[in-house]
Amino acid sequence: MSLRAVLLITLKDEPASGYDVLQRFRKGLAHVWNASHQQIYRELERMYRAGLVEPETVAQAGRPDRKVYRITAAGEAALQQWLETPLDAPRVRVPLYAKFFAWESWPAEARRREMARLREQLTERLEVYRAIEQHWFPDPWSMPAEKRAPWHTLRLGRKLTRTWLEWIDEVTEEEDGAQ
Amino acid sequence: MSLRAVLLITLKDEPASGYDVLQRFRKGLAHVWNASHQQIYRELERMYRAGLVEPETVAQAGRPDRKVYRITAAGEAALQQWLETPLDAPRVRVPLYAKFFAWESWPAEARRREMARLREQLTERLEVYRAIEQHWFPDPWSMPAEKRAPWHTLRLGRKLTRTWLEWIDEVTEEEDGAQ
DNA sequence: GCCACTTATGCACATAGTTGCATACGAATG
DNA sequence: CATTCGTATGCAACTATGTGCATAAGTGGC
Repeated sequence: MSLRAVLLITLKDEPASGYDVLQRFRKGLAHVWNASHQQIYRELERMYRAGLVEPETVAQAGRPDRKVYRITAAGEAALQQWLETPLDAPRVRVPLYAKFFAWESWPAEARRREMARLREQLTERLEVYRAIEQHWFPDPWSMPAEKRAPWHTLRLGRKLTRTWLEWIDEVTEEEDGAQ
Repeated sequence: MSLRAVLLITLKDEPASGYDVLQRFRKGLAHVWNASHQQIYRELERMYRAGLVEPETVAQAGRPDRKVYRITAAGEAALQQWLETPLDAPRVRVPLYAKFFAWESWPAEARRREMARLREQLTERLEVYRAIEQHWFPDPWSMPAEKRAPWHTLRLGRKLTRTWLEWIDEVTEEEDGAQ
């Protein structure tokens, strides 16, 4: 249901094709959701069959036609329903933790590679967040509360990523120091 | 593959039945992984068919028989392979963030309920972590590095949960203050 | 004596997500 | 002129996870 809800929210904001949604996931919603193009097209088709969205085919010169989806009244109702239902706390599933439980079988070299790579990926992620923030929320406190709201998600994303990075450095120092 | 790897790790440590694994997930691995009993039994059966584990049926008086699984050489090899392959950074998918993008349609009362509930669940989670820590790692620094390793995962779990709680309080104060 | 809980296993169906493949055209790169 | 990239859509097969139901016996509370 969550992908469906995310699609409803972005289509409510502005009608879009599957391809547009994919771009939004990459550019402004990277810290919220992501899905492959296959998954998006499939879900939009299902939502159409469920009456939640309406497609309009837009012909283009020299390009494939675009199918632009617009949210319906039924779609708005479903979204409202979803917003009002509290979410369950997400189940914890961190494969990396498992490796720490197999410490003795986990070669030190593999561990260092893994931690270094994770460090890089998280640093990159911070960069992406920073770019989104600069583009969409250059001055959040001058925005009205309802426009500012999405910015809070960036703040948490950043905080969590920094917490991970702190931990990586602590673990790396400790275990390297112990050798 | 991750559930499979987690099962291999716990079975390597000590042979166990599906039910035992379920108990381990609840008691000492709550911050690492969790899965329903259905999923665990199914996966163990598949791993048996793949030659990664070997079952031994243990009869019990007045109770259903237990199927105790033991890791095989092929299982150990598969685990080694998994440990040496770096994991991809997990894809970001936070349904709660989506609600912040639908701020205007998200009733203030529903929002307050949601945040309060999340706060409770996270506080409870900290409690679980504390219990695990007290039971398994009462004095981590007196343990040898390879015994201490799993404790790092608890540390990160705690740090991340605290980061969430901080953010909930910040957002709540700000938006309540703005009213 | 009934009800809920714990121990112990599992099947069947449904939803969610990944991976591989396919099509078609324009524009830029070499 | 061949290759790669971007725009734009999708099917098919597979893996992973969730939900509902089923069975069977002992244990403890009211």
